Amino acid sequence: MPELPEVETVRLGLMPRLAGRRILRLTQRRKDLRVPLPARFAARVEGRAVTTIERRAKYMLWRLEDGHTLVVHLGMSGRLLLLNGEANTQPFDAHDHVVFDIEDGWQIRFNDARRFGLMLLLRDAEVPAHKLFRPLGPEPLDDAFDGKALAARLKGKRTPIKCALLDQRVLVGVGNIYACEALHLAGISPRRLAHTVSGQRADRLAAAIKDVLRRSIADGGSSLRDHMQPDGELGYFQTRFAVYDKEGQPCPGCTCGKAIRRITQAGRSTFFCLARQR
DNA sequence: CTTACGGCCTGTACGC
DNA sequence: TGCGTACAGGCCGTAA
Repeated sequence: MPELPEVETVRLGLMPRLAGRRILRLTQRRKDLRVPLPARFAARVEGRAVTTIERRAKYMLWRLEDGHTLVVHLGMSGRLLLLNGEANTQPFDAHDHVVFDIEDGWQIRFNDARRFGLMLLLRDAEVPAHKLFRPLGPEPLDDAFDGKALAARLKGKRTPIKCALLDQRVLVGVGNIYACEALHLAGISPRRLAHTVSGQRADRLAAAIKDVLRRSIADGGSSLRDHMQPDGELGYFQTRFAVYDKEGQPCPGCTCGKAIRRITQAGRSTFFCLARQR
């Protein structure tokens, strides 16, 4: 489920409850996670304070005071529920796999029906060189990421631009939704070969990627408090998408009057406007 | 080297 | 109502 903006929103929602506080107890409620938890996971985490939470790509990095990093990835269906201890009469869900009891009575539940998410415990210094992190491309919201940087990453790539945007070695954080949205905003066909996106086209696309991600983070931030109140769920908010999941609806901001089309690329749905995107 | 595809899991929506 | 099918916002390993 979560792409960069959702992960960022979860990170921002967790920070006030977690930064500077200790994880008192960690409970694994389900043993057969697709990616098993590290050995002695609970013992290595319990009693440690979280100094801060950072983000790299779609990974959260919970920095612990003892020089270790708890890496959290939400996969497709992962979510973190933030509950107050006193209001915590909520029964556990079958997919509440890992439970963190935090100092001050807060509880975080890692719920992940499809179990595509994962948790790792690494020494801080090991993170960049880890096999999951080493291949990752640039952060799209960094100042250094611009049209030139994007074009350089796309050079020589024979895949459709849509598929290239999903490749975390090209750039990180963009998933199926924001790939569709950014291409629509930039007026670029998802079928165009990646290496032909250069010059001004690459400038437009890089700007569009930043724009859709930033707007979505802003939406998430503004709805954070609403989502924490009722059920503690973090990071799920309504953003209005221009094309994603809008098959058959008229293309917004375009006078073509044509309906949004849906095609399949590399097994994933792509939504776009034939008239606007070339 | 690059690109294409199957597989991992479960839940939900929809057509018959 | 029940059943089958398609699909879901991610990513890895392997094959070609």
